[in-house]
Amino acid sequence: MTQQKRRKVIRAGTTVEQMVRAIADMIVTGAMLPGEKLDEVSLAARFDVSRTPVREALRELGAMGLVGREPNRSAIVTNVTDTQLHSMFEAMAELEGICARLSAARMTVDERRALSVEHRASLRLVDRGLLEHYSAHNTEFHSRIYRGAHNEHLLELATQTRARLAPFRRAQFRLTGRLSKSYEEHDRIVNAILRGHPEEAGQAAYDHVSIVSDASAIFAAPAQSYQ
Amino acid sequence: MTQQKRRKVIRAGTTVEQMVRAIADMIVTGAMLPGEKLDEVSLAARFDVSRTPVREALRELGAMGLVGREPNRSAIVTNVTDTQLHSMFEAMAELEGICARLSAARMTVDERRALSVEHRASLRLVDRGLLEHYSAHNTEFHSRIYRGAHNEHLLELATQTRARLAPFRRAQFRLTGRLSKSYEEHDRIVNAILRGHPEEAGQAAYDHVSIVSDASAIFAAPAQSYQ
DNA sequence: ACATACAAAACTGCATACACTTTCATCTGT
DNA sequence: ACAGATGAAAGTGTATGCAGTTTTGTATGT
Repeated sequence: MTQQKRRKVIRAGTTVEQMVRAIADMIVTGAMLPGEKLDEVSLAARFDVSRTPVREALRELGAMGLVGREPNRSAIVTNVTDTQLHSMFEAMAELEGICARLSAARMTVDERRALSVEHRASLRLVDRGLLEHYSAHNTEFHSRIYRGAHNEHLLELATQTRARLAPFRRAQFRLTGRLSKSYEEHDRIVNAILRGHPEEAGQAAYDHVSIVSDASAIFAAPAQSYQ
Repeated sequence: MTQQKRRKVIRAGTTVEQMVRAIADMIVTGAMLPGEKLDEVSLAARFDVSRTPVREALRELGAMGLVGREPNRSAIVTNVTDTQLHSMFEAMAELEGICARLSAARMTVDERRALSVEHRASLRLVDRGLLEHYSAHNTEFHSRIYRGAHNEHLLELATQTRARLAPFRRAQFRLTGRLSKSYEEHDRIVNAILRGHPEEAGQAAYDHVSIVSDASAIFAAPAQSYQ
């Protein structure tokens, strides 16, 4: 009977959708760490719903690869092996390369301008060493390139892969000088795109991700909170 | 009370997992066509389970992109627009290209031999015009190349994209001469891989898929059974 | 002190029940 | 006959309860 009044509290999309976003966010932003348990009753309590929608959300997160599930055990924030991490970074590099290449060939004038503006604006963040802000810019920068490829499916694959890598490159910008190096690499990509040089853009983007891969590998936290 | 005896009938993995496989199979093999409804109660009856696991299965299939879902309506076998179809084929071509390139560089001796053997065996299927058998061979052939890249994540992306395209290229081999053309294209890919020429293998695989894309576009069935 | 056995607690998997939404057929007035 | 109203039927969304499994803490023997 009080069954129907609770939800208002959370709402915006559907209940499950909301939870998926919320949980995915916790994982991607590092509020939950790889290996951490996601038990249904706690989550149900946390979001003030029953276990049914929680289970559906977990299943979806499982399909997205953000959480691991096996029968009769709690879902767990995905914790990947070194090999898997490496393969994801390699795939990411390839995907970024493709998107940048296609972006160089296909971006509209407006898209190019927006990319360029955003990129140049980020220089101030680098100079002032604003890690958090630069990180936000960085996400948007890469998204622009995925979208610029004008290919829905590639956008989906790139976004998905990026989300799955997020937990493992959290600290990348803390490496000394990584911020300004990142800016220089972006610069190379942007220039190639603006000049309409697909191959060069693709190569620059590929290299950029490969470097991030190396930078992140150091931080790839060994599995933790197993219990 | 009879609650616990039913499942035995279906079992093998978990109930939901089984259903996901079964439904995905129906979609991929064309037993269910794009646009067709998947209503929860019928599926529940069909698999002799309650709606709860059915809903979880549908949620997972939704995340996989095989079915579309929106609030308060039945799930529907995904039916994509021409633009989306095109973007998926383009992405597929890029992915195949990457996998073939990496395969040329990384396949073990055994993998190369197996690929070569399988490929040559398929010539007989072509000569005899065995569409169904060649189709099965074709799937295996491409899987070998995905696996040969020695990159788990790329394997996953390629497999996933391939599954989502499956409903739309059902009839590809019925085009006159497509069977032997396919064989020739495979031949080019295999030769490049065996000789260890990454760029050539990548290009050959890319071209192969692009051609399939053209061949399939003709058959991309306009949405049907909307009710 | 340590390993093993076992029982209670905690949790997952699924079925069922009910509220809410959409759909569809029938009725009504024109 | 036809457009709009209306209510039953069908279907989705979520809460709850029970069965079965895993985990955990404790007691027991070595």
